Amino acid sequence: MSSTAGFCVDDKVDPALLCVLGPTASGKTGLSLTLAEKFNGEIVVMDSAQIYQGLQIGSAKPSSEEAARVPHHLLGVFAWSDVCSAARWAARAREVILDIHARGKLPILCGGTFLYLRALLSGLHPLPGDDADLRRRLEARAAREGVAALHAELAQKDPQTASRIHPNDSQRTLRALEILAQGGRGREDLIASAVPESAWTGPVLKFALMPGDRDQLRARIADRFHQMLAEGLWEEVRAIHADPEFDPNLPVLKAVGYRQLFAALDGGVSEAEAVTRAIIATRQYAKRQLTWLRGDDSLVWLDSSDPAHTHIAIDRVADWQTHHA
RNA sequence: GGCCAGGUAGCUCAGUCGGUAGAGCAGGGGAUUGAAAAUCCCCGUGUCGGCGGUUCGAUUCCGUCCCUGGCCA
Repeated sequence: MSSTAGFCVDDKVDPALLCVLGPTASGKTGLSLTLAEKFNGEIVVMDSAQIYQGLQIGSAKPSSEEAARVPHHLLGVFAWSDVCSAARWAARAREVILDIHARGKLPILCGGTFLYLRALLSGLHPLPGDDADLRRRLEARAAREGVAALHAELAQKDPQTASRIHPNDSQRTLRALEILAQGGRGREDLIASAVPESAWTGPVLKFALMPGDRDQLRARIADRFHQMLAEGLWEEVRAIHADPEFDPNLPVLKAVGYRQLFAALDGGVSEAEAVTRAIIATRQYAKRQLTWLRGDDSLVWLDSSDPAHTHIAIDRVADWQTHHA
């Protein structure tokens, strides 16, 4: 998708960007490392859990050995309470990518948070940012009065936006009210009256990994989770749960796997049951990721269950580099 | 071997005073603009255990057989 923002005065073209995408447990880390070593690249983490501190095992961060093979950026850079966002990540990623390029290296984006990708590549409309105080107050109201009451209020003040948000969708209802409270203009109104900022203008090659079919993905998800348990996931989860900074409402701490295991520590669910639920939640997450990917017709799909996929990817990158150079 | 309780959707179950059935979970599809590993929307035909009987009509009543669990021998 090229920039069609017609009034772009800045004719400076962004650098070439390689992306390694795919659902969870599809083999992104391995391929990104190989490509980085082969093409003198550096990796930019595009994963909404891996960008936070800790969560080493359960978020499947690259190990310290893997991270030592190739420079990684935005890995574990946010404190749990320092909540990141698509906009924040995209701004940081853009800086990092420009810097990698300036040093003569190839930037390689790796991860499965596709909202972040969209924010970086398509840009975001200028909207009021998040406001922690405001959000806290709205959440308190939602807990007291119910989401329906807040949606009804939104329908009163900003019917255009309310019509696009389902009354059960607490998160988007609150966000719409948050936007409205900061300047009085509605979300849809603001979006309609401006163009997205900072859409990516350089060449992009996107690989999407998928290990064979859905059954194989499911098997890999279960295997990997048991591998994580063998590596000490329970110890990690207990340590996080016991951390003075622990707060189950922090976005990162709702991450798939962790949330389900915390439930066992809080009681009411056996450890075995928590593990089962964690694996199920991971499958469901992978399904949502695949929905994002299916909507992108610019992907180069690779079957990561085929040992040849690495070579196919390498050839493809080499080809891409000669064409856009 | 006897008695009791069950055998209904992939799983756990509800239900039909006789007119061929529906929830939760799982699974599938979709949305996704400063929380996104989040949040939300849509999707339910399955020999109602087998075979007989009664009946216009049986998954529902009756008989019998099979299977599972419990109790008694």
